[in-house]
Amino acid sequence: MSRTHDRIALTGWPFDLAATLNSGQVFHWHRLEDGGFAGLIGSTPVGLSQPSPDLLLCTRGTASLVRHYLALDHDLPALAATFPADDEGLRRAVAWCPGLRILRQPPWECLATFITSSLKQVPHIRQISLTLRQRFGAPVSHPGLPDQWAYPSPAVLASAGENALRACGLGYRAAFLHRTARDIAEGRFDLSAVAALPDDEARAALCMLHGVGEKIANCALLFGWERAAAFPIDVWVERVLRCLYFGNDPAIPAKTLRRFAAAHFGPSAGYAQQFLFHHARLSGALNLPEESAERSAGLPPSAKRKSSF
DNA sequence: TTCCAGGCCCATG
DNA sequence: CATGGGCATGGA
Repeated sequence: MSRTHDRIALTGWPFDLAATLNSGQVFHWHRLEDGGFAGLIGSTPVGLSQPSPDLLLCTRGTASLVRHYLALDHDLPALAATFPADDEGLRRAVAWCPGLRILRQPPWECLATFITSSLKQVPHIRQISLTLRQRFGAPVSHPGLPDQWAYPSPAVLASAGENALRACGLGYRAAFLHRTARDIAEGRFDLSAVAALPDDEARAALCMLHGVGEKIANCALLFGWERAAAFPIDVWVERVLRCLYFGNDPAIPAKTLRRFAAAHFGPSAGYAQQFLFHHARLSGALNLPEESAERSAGLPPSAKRKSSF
């Protein structure tokens, strides 16, 4: 029996599936032995691969669902044109991996995952997310691909109890996630109302949740609510900003960085942030000035690595 | 062993 | 308003 897979032809601005799924915005995609990926979009099982730069193959799932999730409709040339023209550091970060895309994730799983992300490294976030899904999420049959579990709803996490969450390796984040899940499940916080709010009000609303500060709210807004202007500043982005625009001066207060970012990067600042974050984290550009060439030979997403801001 | 990680809460000046 | 300590866990 010959099964036909949906195919998506990629034209114009590059798209890099692996870089996008491994850029610290989503944490549940499995890399398969053949180089493809398996995961869920919401509770729908999806298999994806990119056999060549200009072709995306949906080994499971439909092209329309995948197009939307991967945000293939984002007009990257137009978007990049809104970046500050004289910003050489940003230009290099974009050139290093232009195929990065900011996904459209389901809001709850995005928000919840980032609540569990604080002061954790990406591999830890992946592990915590997987354990939460396995223990509390609905299993999704996925013939021929690894087992998957949907992200557990607020109601399920609320009734699971804080201790059960803590047992997933959450540490002090267990109380944050549990309290937020309860606030939503018991109607004290209306998650569905956030979409209608302007950016500032949406951010303020999310920050009322326990365990959600400005950084995590911005991640949720950018990755889950399609707010392209949201600009999360984590330790990496803070280093990049300090390095590129403030002469690496450690005395510059965080507030100055935040205000600079809001004024400098424009309406798609979140995209700029993602290019800067990805480049900083994986290119080795922020590593020691000397001997950085040796160590950064590890994981160039596309093939070209030049790096160094 | 020490340090750090896609931070946040809360108590002080 | 801004700053500092504390917080759980695990990997480098």
